[in-house]
Amino acid sequence: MRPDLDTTLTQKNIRPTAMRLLVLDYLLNQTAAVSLNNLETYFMRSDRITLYRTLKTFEEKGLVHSIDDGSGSVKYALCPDDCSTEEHHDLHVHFFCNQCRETFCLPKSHIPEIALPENFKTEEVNLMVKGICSKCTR
Amino acid sequence: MRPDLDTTLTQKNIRPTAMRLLVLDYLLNQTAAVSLNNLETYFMRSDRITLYRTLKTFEEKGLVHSIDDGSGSVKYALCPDDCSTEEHHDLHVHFFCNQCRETFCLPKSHIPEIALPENFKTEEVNLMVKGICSKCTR
DNA sequence: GGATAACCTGCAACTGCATTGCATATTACC
DNA sequence: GGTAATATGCAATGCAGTTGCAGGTTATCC
Repeated sequence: MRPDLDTTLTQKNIRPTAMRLLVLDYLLNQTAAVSLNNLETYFMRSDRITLYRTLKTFEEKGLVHSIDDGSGSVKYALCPDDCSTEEHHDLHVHFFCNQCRETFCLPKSHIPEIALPENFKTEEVNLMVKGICSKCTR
Repeated sequence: MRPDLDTTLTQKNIRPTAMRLLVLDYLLNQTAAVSLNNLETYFMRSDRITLYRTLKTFEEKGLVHSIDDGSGSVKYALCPDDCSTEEHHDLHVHFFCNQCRETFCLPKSHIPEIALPENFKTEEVNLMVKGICSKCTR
């Protein structure tokens, strides 16, 4: 069904410790991006700092990317497979639901060129759409 | 040259106190969006909290809008004239320079429709472009 | 023009999230 | 199995944003 967790980590040069496997498993089961607080709530028996560093490690190694959705806490979501360590300028769109306050990575919809003033160079584009998600619409 | 500061404030239902006139004057002279820290540094003799509340008041009354550029501190910039109190969903693009770490409001370039999954409703769109600004390019 | 009410300012203190130092435990490797 | 590298957990800190309250200032009404 899902790729071997252990392999997923080692392929990204991340030591597959118990904690990390648990976190990865959790991430794989989420439809929305998760915050440190989400993790903390879920893994009550574990330490906040460890979870924090786990996410940081995952991010460094290109397994997850961080999303600043303006909610005050950074969210993390698994990267698509083509994400490398060096480059993961997220060109995909993120959606923040104003009601349930969850954040979703939207399937890569191409962001068109933005017309910039003279001599401005684009390195990265973050597109954050806010509104009501499908769950909350009903 | 520039519209009367006093009038600008009263038109927005903001009491023109000395502090607010100073802050407004400062804002009018900026090309980049300003953070609370910027203000604090500039108005050394004044209180951080008052500056904070001045910005908040300006924002509430629709004189400035806040920009979360991902730098960790919120920036503020004067709204275009057509900004009303109730609605200022900034549909214009913001640019963050990765070098000088300044944030600019870009002239209203139209953001195209974003294709959302079924039953997702857009209420607001934030487009943050990051790169190198014209000053830093040279 | 003076009294009162509304509002603004400044100090102190608090919150929440992110982050770092250090000692201990765990894992990888020879 | 022993040693070095890495991960974990606890404590503590930093920083931006925020709130309560007392005192000062401004507007308003008579």
